Amino acid sequence: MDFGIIIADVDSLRHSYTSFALSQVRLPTSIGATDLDQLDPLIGDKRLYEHREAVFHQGDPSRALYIVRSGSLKTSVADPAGGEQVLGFHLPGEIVGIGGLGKDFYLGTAEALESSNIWAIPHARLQPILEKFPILHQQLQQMVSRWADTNLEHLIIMGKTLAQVRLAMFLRSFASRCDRLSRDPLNLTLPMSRRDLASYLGLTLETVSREFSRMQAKDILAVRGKEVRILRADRLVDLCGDGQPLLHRGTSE
Amino acid sequence: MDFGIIIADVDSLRHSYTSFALSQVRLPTSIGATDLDQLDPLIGDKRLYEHREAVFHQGDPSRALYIVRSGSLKTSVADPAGGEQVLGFHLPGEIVGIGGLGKDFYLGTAEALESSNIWAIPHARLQPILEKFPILHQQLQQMVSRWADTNLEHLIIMGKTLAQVRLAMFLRSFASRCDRLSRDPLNLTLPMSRRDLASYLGLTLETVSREFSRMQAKDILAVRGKEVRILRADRLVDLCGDGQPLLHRGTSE
DNA sequence: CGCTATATTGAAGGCTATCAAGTCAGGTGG
DNA sequence: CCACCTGACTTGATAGCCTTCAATATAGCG
Repeated sequence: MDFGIIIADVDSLRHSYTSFALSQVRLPTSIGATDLDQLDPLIGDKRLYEHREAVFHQGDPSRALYIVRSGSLKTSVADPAGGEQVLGFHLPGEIVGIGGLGKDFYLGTAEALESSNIWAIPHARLQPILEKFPILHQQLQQMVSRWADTNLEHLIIMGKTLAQVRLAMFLRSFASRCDRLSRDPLNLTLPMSRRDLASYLGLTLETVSREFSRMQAKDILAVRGKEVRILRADRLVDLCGDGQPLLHRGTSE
Repeated sequence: MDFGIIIADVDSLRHSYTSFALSQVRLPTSIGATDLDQLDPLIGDKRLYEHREAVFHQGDPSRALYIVRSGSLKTSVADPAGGEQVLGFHLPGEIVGIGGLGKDFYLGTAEALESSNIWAIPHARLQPILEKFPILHQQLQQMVSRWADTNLEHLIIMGKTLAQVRLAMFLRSFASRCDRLSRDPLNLTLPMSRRDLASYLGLTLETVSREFSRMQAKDILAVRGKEVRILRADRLVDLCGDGQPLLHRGTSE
């Protein structure tokens, strides 16, 4: 363990949020493509993780952050009784392991949902590079900030009592993240199992499956396994019950 | 907005966690009494907030952290539809406003649950002081880290399907925090309303009330309004369903 | 081609939300 | 000081939703 988060003057940090609160809960803890080039000297290992292979385990010494380059990950925590709580799903460009930043050990496990290229940023390498390139402070700043946003959104979803609302909010969020990746936000390929999604939403897998079917019966979705097409984005958004749109284009930045 | 979080080498940061994960999810984003003395030059305003008075509002420019010196706060986020999600309750020694650190605006609202003395740490003042006293980096480090722990625990509570389990986990957590404050962990005075607690737990206030009554009927608790006595800590812990004890004394540090 | 894991669908029961009534405590004004 | 009022809490009844258990279907894979 070789570093810690400190506070420093970065006046240039007035970053991009022009709106506030929920409207800026844009999920992915992600960095842009151009930023990735700058990060190149930071990269440690680059390697392919297979389906179900762990990038790090709960309790491992926390030595690096990880960037998803392709594929997807899930993060989760386990309790001694054998229960598992899924904390999030992570798409290309997003960063995992931030929760281990201020700690000696990872609080949870990160595991590949499919064949995924993952780059490691060892903590030891991060620190000297940040001193050379202060602009990266802002990147890290935003990483932490967006990670907090992600967790906040998860909490808000879990606070909803109806299963339908929770699933709708998840799909809206996932579509928004796909849009950021320049994927079609209306033709989703969910990388996670129903079980993982159910855990994330605080429901049982049967309920998740049923809610998919109900939304399909209402012609809001077309569901075939992990392929989900959003037919009526307007009604999906209505189900969420807050005033948030599916896509955030032009709302800030 | 005058500062941001950056990463720097603080090798001495190997701090105290010897166990991992859930066993170290010790809630309060808090600092010790001795640390408070060191923070003295950081303090901006010190003043008394009355019941229901907001320390900061969702959307306000984020200019300071706040330390609870006496009394208690709740933090929450509101959505445009009028819904409110309570994010946490904050006891003396704990710090709120961390979520605004990397942002220009507060993501949520912090409001006093009773007459509370609150100290402000303006961001502008934090930065130069941190440069002078590197030891404080560690404090801030731990603040962010514990704030993350708190959110994680909240998520785990929300992931439970039975109302009884959620309430039991909350009470266990609250008792543990009281113990840290050298309060009797078995004689709790809950500062929040049933409505706020229900929102925090993702339930309705009626359900919370009923679960209190059920636990009282089972002689696990003695409940009289906001005064809650834990009669059978063993059975309360059993209800939680994970292997975590009520108190964490001696598990680390 | 079967095996296994995953997903869907069904039926039943339990749990929670909702609506409603009643209780209680605190605060205000008479 | 008391009556009233208001908000918070408790308790009850009902309906609806979700979980659970179970069976079936489907897909991936050797």
